[in-house]
Formats: sequence, structure tokens, C-alpha cells
Amino acid sequence: MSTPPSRRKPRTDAERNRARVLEAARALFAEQGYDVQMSEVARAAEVGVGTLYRHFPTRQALIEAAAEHRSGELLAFARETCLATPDGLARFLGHIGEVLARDRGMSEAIETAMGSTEPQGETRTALQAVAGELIERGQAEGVIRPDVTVADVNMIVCGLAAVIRNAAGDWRRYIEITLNGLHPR
Amino acid sequence: MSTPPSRRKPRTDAERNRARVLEAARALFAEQGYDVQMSEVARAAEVGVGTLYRHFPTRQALIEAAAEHRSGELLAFARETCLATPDGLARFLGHIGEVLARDRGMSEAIETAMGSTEPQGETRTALQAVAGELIERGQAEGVIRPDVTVADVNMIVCGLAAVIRNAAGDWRRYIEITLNGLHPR
DNA sequence: TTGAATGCGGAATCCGGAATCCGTATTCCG
DNA sequence: CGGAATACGGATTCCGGATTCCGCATTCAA
Repeated sequence: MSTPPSRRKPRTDAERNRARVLEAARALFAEQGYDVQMSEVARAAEVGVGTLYRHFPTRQALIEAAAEHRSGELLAFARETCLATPDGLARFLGHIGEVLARDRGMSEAIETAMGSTEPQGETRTALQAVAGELIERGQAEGVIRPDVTVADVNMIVCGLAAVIRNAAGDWRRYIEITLNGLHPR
Repeated sequence: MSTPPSRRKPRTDAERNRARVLEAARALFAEQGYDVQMSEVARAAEVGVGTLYRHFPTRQALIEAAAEHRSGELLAFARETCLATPDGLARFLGHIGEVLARDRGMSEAIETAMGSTEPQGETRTALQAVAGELIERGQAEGVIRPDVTVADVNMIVCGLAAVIRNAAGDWRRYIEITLNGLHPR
């Protein structure tokens, strides 16, 4: 239905370059946010801009590829670790904080992503599902108010991203406060 | 010490134009955020770009002028209304929400402003002072945890701005949750 | 080994916008 | 009222960056 049999598999060097670019991009984005020139990424990857563009036809495409990667990691952690502990939601938020604190680009992405009721990739959808699950468990255990919804957590995460990105205070404290706000009573 | 006696007062039309530009800018910024062309502002103000630039030598200058204006309004409200009621902090946050919800540009500004330990204009400093006062009162009445600081409120406001700007959920609910998180016990 | 086929590099191009310039038009002081 | 001082408008200049182009290099299948 797709990929009309590409006669030959990608050249090995091409694949290596693609990986290099993605890696360089992730590093730079994490460090400086998405406000980085394509040429800088290329240089960091020790590759020409042309090469970069062959693999990622657009600045946006590169950003998305990098973000998707991180989202995947988040999802894995959420499933493997958070779903396995009693204080799942707390762990979840804490881990997101940890990740965003080390990846400025991601904090930019998350902040806006938590907004749009738009398309939503499957990874993001899955993440929402896990969040919902975590909330329910918390409610069952009585550590989360019964009226809390995924939308609430989304807002909190959106805020968390903003707090982390714009520095100043201690984001762990932010989490502590909001989590406290979700407690019953 | 400053303003070496400008021999003549500004031409009346010049003053009128300055006002028009500022007004147009505030309206556009509120509606679309700061991502607006200078030429658009000029058009909206029914003025040439040249004129716009004579009054505000830089895009940044215009943005700051517009923001300062709003900050002033906020401060006035905070002093006049919030300091006069028992649930001051709640009123304060609610009003900020109301304002940011109607002024996209302001929500962008606040989000980043709440971060930097930078210079800080006097209006902003005053706002911080009022916030501190509101917190203390709340603590005296026992409706706010004794360990809450201005930094905490800053983070919450920063988050609020992000939540409002990136839509999706109900920001009043966000306030309700965080406020609850500040409650003792 | 060899010659398509596939990639590569990076200079050149394009483009959106901010900021500048200067010939005119308005004001306003005496 | 007259002309010096101020403003105005908006075409034009500049500039930062993304994206494109194409001659050259590398890879790979036969």
C-alpha cells in the first residue's frame, strides 16, 4: 500500500549521517531549545546542510523527529515504572520534570502540545491513557480527589513546562504544591 | 539631571499619533500575541511605519511600552481590590487570569517575566510586594500554608500564563487546584 | 572493476520583516 | 503671516536564516 519496493536499501553512510544529524539535533535542542539554526545542527553533526535537508526536508520535520524520540522514552518510563508503583502520578510528574529540566526543547514542545485538541500522535495519545490510568489508581487509593481528570493533569504539566523553562524557582516545589492541590480534602 | 530642557513641547499631532500607535499595538498584541508585524501595527494605527518608529525606536520598545501599561493596571487592581478583601490571593490570581485570558501578548510576557531574576521594573517590583503582603495575610488567617513564599506564587502565575495561552482546559480550574495546594494541611 | 544510482557539501538564492532615509507636509513661535 | 523646527509616509535597504541547486564523491550490485 506504500513504499513501492525501493529497489535498493539505503546506503550505509546515508543511514549513519541520518543518525548523526538526529543525535546532534537532540543534543542542541535539549541545550538551547528549538531556536537553533539548521546550519548549526549540520556543523554539530559534521555534515553539510544539504545532507541534513535530504534526511529532514524541513526544519519542522527535524524538530518533530527529535521530539518524537523523547516522547517515546517518556512513555516507556511511564509504563514501566509509574504504572508499577503506588504513588504513580507523583513519579510521573517528577520524571517529566527531570526530563524537561534537561531538555529545553522538550519543555517548549510540551507546553504547546498540552494545548491543542489537534491530531495527536499515537505516542501522545498513549501517554494520555497512562495518565488517566494513574489518576484512577490514585483515586482508588484515596490520594487523589475524585473529580480530577486528565485535562487537569495536562494543565499542570503545561504549567510545569513553563516553570522549568523560565527558571527562577524550584520546579520540584511546584510539583509538590500542585500535587497537594490534587489531594482529597 | 535629565531631559535637558527641550525648548518646545511636542507637537500636538505627534502626541496624538503616539497614543494611536500605542492603542493599536495594545489591541493587536492582546488579540494575537507579540507576533505581529510593525507594519500591521502602523496600518491599524493609520500611521506610516516611519512614524511608528519615531515614537518607538524598536519593536522591543513598543512591546515594552504596551506591557508596562497593562502591568500598571494590574498593580492598581491588586492594591485597590485585593488588599482590601480577606481572600486576597485568590482574587489576585483570578484577576490575573481574567486579564491574561483577554490579552495574549501579556500572557507571553508574564510567562517569561516570572522567570528572570533580572533588572525588574518598579511596577513589577511593586507587584511582588503586594503578592508578598497577600500571602502573609492569608497565612495569618490560616488559609495559606506557612511555608509559602512569593517565589511559589510566581511559579504558579507563570504556569497560569502558560495554561491560558495554550488553551485546552479551564484555567479557573487550574487556579482552584493550585490554590488548594497552597492551603494548610 | 565499473558505471549507475545514491549521497554529499556548501555556495547561492529567496524571503519575511525590521529598521532607515529623505522628500513633503504640518505645526507653532515670534 | 513666514519660515524654522518637527513630523509624516512608505518605498527602500538590510539582514538573518531557511531551503535549493548542482557538480563532485561514494557506494554497491553485477
